[in-house]
Amino acid sequence: MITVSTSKIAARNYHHGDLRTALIEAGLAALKGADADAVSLRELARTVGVSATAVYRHFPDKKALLAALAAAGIARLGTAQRIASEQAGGGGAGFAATGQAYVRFALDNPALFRLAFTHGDHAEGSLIADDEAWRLLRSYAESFAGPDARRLQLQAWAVAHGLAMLMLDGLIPADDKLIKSVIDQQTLFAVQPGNSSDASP
Amino acid sequence: MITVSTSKIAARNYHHGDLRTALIEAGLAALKGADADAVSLRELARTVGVSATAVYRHFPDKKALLAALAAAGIARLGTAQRIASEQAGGGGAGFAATGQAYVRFALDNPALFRLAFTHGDHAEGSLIADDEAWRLLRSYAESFAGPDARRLQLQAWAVAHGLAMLMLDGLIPADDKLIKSVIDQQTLFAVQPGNSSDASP
DNA sequence: CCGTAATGTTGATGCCGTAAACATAGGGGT
DNA sequence: ACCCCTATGTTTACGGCATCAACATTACGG
Repeated sequence: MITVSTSKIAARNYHHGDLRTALIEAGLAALKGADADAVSLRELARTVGVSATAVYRHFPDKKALLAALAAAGIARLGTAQRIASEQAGGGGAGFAATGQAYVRFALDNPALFRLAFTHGDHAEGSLIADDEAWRLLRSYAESFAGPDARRLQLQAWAVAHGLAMLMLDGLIPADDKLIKSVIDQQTLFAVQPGNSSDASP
Repeated sequence: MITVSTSKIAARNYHHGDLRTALIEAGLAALKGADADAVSLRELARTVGVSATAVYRHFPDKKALLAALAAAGIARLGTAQRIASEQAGGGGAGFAATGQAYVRFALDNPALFRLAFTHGDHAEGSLIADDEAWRLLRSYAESFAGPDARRLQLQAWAVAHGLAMLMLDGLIPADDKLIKSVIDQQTLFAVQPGNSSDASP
């Protein structure tokens, strides 16, 4: 039963050791079973074994804690996408695979996914723009449709994000076959605005 | 300044006249300036001029009130889409127009749009499936890509929904040109799975 | 014309986020 | 080696919230 993970062990008395990390971990755990707004600071403090207001030594307010959780979510999503891309071997298959991984991540981590995106603060960049997944998306888009890269990029993101949201909200059945069917390089990204001669040779 | 809209006028004393409707209207008004979870029953009751617990004579709990607001939102969205479709004259242009109207509605009514979809209860059908917009989407999809209608339908919905969400969350600039570029029949729905010979004749 | 059901009110409970004042302890400067 | 400073936690308190229970008022159907 090792509780503290930093240098000094125990310190079970007054000071916790690494409350900040513990709170984030507790938060991520809580998000597995409840929506973000159903997670309360007091509850988190309780599970960590600390008084309610101790949280404020590490986060100015609840929003800040949630932002930290959101950042962790974005990072995890990026990792999942990179792995999917590598397993698919890059190229068109890799492109589709990252999209599918995006949706699967959302279905596997509903509350975290929602929080990561709904949390609003990010003004086109803070969390996402320098993110792993974003770089992946952009490079794929550029390698396929040179001049129309930005459009393709946005379309791809929108399809994946929309499908994820609609499945999370129960408006489209969360079926893996459906994910593959909707996010499919063959049928989705035909890219025929006039420059590229044909679709798939 | 007509306040009561049912049969009996006034009745300003004990009974309100049509509290249910008044609460929904107040709710919709509140959603213009705040997110759904920032709207409190007590606040609504206050603006309507009634005690906090009076709400419970018309809605079993807060969730139920929010569900009513969500339903109103879905209805408004459907109307906006039908109008857009008619103005565009149907066909491929109409299809794209409904998608664009979807995104614009989201941007014009952020909290309402979010509430309408995030509110979860709808199990593939309750709110949406028999909705105006849904029928429109399906008929368009069928008229374009016969056998692949369902896929096209889901893709179209996902692109529009995803774009709306990403713009609402500030991850993509809420630019009308971008909407038109991303939701565009020419570039998006190439529909080339083998059966339909060419795109637009 | 009256009683019953629909509608609204008051009061209370237990959550929540957060502010203020106080307690403890760990580590750096002398 | 000591001592004070600061980082970290605690207790207490406030106002707001959703919701329950008991009570008040009114509309309307027999």
